[in-house]
Amino acid sequence: MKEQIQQKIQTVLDELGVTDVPFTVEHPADLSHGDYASNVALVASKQLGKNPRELAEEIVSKLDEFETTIAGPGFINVHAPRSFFVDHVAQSIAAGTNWGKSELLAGKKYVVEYTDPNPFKEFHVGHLFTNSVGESVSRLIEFAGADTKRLCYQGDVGMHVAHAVWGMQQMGLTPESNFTAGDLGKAYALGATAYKEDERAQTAIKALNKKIYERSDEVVNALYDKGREVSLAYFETIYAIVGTHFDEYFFESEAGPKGKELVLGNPKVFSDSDGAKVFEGEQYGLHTRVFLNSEGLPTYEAKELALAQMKEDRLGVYDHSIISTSNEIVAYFKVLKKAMSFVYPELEKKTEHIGHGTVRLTTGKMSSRTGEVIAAIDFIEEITDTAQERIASATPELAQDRALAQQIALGAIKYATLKGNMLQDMVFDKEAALSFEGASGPYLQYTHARICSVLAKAADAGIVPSTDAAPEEAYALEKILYRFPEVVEEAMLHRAPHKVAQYLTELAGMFNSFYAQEKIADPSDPHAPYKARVAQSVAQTLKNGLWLLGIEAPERM
RNA sequence: GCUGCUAUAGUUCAAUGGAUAGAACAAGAGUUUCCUAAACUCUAGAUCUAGGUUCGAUCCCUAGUGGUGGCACCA
Repeated sequence: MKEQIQQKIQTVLDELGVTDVPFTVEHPADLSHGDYASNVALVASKQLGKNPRELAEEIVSKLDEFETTIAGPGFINVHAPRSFFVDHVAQSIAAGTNWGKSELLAGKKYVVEYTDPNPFKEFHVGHLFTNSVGESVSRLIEFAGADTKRLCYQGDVGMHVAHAVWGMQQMGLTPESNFTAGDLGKAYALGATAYKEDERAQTAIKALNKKIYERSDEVVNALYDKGREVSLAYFETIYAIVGTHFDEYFFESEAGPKGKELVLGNPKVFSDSDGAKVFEGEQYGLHTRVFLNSEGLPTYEAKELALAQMKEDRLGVYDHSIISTSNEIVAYFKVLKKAMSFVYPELEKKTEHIGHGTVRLTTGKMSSRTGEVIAAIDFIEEITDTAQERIASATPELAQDRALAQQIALGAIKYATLKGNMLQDMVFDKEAALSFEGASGPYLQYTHARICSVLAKAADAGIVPSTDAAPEEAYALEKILYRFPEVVEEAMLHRAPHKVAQYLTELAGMFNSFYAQEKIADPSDPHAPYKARVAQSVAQTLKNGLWLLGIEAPERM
């Protein structure tokens, strides 16, 4: 319909003899203004020397196949015919789980790297945030038809690991002691603090870092290997809970040697400075970064440089690579991309870095160095407890369903992290996450469950959902329902999951108003089959949309 | 000091340069003999400052202010 309007307007403009008019056809903000609106009269009025409203009249007189009105300063509003909405309701049901899918990226291979927790450090709520964003972006891309590979890159060597291993030694941990991921977090905090405050510890930790990298000390190796194993197993339990499945894992320990090789193999790109190998970014308006330190060890920069090639070696040639991280790293990534453009330009062109905001607590920024972090697992458990209490009071027969409580808890957490533009920092307000009311994940889940329930009632009453016998006037709900595929496309193109979250919230709100006004499961109502059909369509839209956010859509709650 | 991002209601967030700046929470007032009240209805409440571009600016440009991140051997 949008294309038809655009074409017709273009034809009219051609007749009027005006060219290069950058007019738009889009949905007006207010539903009462119609379904599509164009600013063509406003944009073209100057060129034609006419009053915008008069010009709008002239254009409208030639758009006779559409129902139009002129409003405001000269907007042309187009009202879609009744059949348009009925058709879309039918389409959404026919498409089912494919409703909203597109072929925009069909045949393309995308690799998406995200989460990237560091072994030996705590997996905290910040990782939960970055995981939610990466997972949702992955799903948006997958929904657009791309062959999508999820990757996780983990820092299993480097100074942070040396901090932790040193701390493990101080705590008397051995490969045989039954330590947990929580102990490792403490060990890291211990080492990191000592490194800052104690010169002798600093020297020891630096030496340890080299030993770990070179694997030259068997006692250290055994302790390190055990710690790494405990840490990675712990991460897996979290991925299982949040619903992420990675296709490939990459480690800094493998990227290190390859990175060093790349740096040494490109002497024109990297220069010597105080015994280190650096990339001088100043000539490109950036800054200098160290790729190999003065001890010849590769830094994160060199490792990340190698990683691009490693991804292709292991997963085959890809069309596009997305790396989603916190925006603390954007300046550094610009330097890296510039260096990449000399080392392997073709890979650089298809690499995209997405920086999102950082999580802060209401008390300030988290720091794993001081141990002031909220472990993701503790946080999920706490919200799950609250969700379970809520279920017990609302739906007592489901009170023992811990899995359901966890789905709701994760819905609350993920919605809270994805509801806004991800460029902004996010204040993690536990109170808000604990509240399942208003615009929230559970609100969307509740609306879905409510529809499932009413549809079951309708079925019992012998109502067979159908798009026949639609009432003459479209429900307000229908005027928003058909836009789902557009929203999904928009969200994918802009890497903006929040557009889906915002849309679903609006849709759920409209459904709940509809539900309050209209009885759906009423066998005496001739429109009941159509209402049930619309409700089904809303449920499908919520389900598909929630999937894009990584949120489950339970049928009862 | 240089630089990136950012600034919308008391709070957390929306708004491809468009129409009366939308929600939610919190505040106040209502709704359950009726399909799940995790819901619905109503009231009150906001674009950091100063210029500029434009028919039209929360959005683009310039300067300032606040917040936050980066700026060599951490990641």
